[in-house]
Amino acid sequence: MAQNTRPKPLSIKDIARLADVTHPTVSRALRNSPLVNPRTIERIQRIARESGYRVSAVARGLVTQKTNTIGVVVTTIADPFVSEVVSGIEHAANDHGYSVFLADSYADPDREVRVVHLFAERRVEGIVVTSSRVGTRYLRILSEMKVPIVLINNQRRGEFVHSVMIENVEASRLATQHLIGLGHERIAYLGDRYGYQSDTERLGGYRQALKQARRPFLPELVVHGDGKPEGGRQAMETLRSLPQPPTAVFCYNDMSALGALGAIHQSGLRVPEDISLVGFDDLFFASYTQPPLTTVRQPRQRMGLLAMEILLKLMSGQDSADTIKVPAELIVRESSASPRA
Amino acid sequence: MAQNTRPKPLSIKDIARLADVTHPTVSRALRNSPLVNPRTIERIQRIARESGYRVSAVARGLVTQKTNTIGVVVTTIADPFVSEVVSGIEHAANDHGYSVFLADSYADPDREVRVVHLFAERRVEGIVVTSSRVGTRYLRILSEMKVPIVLINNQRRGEFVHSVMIENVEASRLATQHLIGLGHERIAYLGDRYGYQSDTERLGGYRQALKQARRPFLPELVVHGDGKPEGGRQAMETLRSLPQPPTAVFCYNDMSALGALGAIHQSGLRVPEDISLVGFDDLFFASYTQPPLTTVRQPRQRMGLLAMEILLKLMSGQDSADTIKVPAELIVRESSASPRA
DNA sequence: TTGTAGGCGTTATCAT
DNA sequence: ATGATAACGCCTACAA
Repeated sequence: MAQNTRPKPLSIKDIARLADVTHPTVSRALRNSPLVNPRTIERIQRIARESGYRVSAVARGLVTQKTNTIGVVVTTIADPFVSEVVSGIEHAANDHGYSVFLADSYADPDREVRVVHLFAERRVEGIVVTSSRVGTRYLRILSEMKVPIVLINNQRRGEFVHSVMIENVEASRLATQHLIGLGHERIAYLGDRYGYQSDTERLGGYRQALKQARRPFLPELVVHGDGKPEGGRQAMETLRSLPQPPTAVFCYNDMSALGALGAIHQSGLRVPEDISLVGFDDLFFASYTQPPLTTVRQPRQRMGLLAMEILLKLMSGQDSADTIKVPAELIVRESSASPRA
Repeated sequence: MAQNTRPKPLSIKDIARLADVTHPTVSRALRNSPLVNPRTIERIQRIARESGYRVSAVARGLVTQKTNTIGVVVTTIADPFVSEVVSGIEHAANDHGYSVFLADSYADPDREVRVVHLFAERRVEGIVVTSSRVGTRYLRILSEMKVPIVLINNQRRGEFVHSVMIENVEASRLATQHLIGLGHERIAYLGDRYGYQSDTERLGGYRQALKQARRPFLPELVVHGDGKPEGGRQAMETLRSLPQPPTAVFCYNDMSALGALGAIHQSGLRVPEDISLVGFDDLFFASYTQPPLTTVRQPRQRMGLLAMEILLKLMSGQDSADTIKVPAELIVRESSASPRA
């Protein structure tokens, strides 16, 4: 209980006293203003350095009306997909002199809105939101705050102007066509149950591929996980218990596929001999599953970087493309093969 | 190039004008001061709400000398271990009204120091650093900034006062004893090559276990990965090519184990029949590998939370325990078994 | 080349 | 219960 009240940090006035000048001179010297005598600059900077002085970004932010900060809202940072996107954002932000505030929304719309408001109070100059779950009812609220917002893989299409999205429909059509091309007749879709836009779109691509191949769409072959391994495992068991189980499963994401893979192994079947499996995301473990997972690659770091680039444009007052759709790439590994005759 | 200069946010003075009071009254009303008339409070708050007013946390921070922010420095957020620790920190921070700045150090000591300095400029009230690589040469620099710092799994023991660490030695002794108990004679240690303290300690626990069991320590059975799957894969191949390969491998972390597992499968061998494998961390995929991975669990979210709790104490001026050592738990799954006779 | 004065948006300390 | 005034630490005219 020592209650050591921390000493106040030094201010430019303190440095001014030490250097026997006035504080505006210090302010200028520290920013290498050409207005001030080079020798004075050097002296002041030395004194500042030796005394451990650090400008107060908060005071500077108040007067310049520029905080050089952005806010990043994620469902949860403890998700490999999310954390890589954030990594891309963070990198780009830092390269441009921005610090990033991070906050989890836990996929709770109320919490998401609260966080965005909090960021507004902190006077962030821009906000990136991944997997936004904010519906139309908040449209007004978000629009009244004048901070540019870029969404990554947002839930509803066209709700906000600026976003970075993966080409879900095209990618899952490709993935499904891959399975059809291998000769599969009964292809399941193991989706997500939380009503994300990306799930809807991936299901859409799956259905398009079936339709183009003149295959029937069988509702019983669509099941729902939770986007995580456990949900994938359970959903896979549901599929396995069907009177006529599928010979191939296209999963909403790699996390689900991981769980599905576990369920398949547990039931004594083999991939791809007994059942083919395709994921989505190409997370780091995809090439290390047994067998290595065929999946759709999303350039996660790049998506974060693109979001940041849009944000930088918007923050500088420029307009920017409404929506960037990032192409995805099918990575064929060993979890998909022709069904046994 | 629309250059829409964003309008300045409303200030309490604007609200004061709208409410026909002075700005201190607005300030008080918005914080529900008992000093101001309840009807006035309600009126002012309504006006503020309807006009979309948000307090400026930066102005408030300047006058109160309290920013309610902390800084978190990580090697890279794009690492499942790190991101879960950060998740724990973020959660605890938010529960206590703190916003968190996030920055990557990319395991670069210079960058780490720069980031810490930047955080100091932003007047964060505390800092958490994971896997700090800052050596003694920065001790002075870091000590001269008066911000409390808590390290998680820091590189060098005893360098800083406050830290949260996993019981590396005890845990890896346990893991190695597990393998010895299963009857393995040739047990390898697949470590990390970057000289982290935790690697040294885990190697130490491994050696202790061998010694206690009166087994020889064989230097050729110690190899080094990079803490990631690819490095684990390569290191495993080295082990496989030994004249007398090991029958069991204890890995520095699960990421390395994942790569090692891939290498084993690739060479046509089986786990655990031909070779036992034990990891460290218990990352989310550990129970979904084939076979499920025996590993040492680190309570990552909890470690982040503990770090935050120490930090909160320090920030409130209290003293706190120097170092918290968190016990780890051996999770026995199916990747470890007795060697074949 | 440097100093003086004012203001950024709050909160805090006085008065009234 | 409210208003007037100062202060937080910095930047930016403007003056010298």
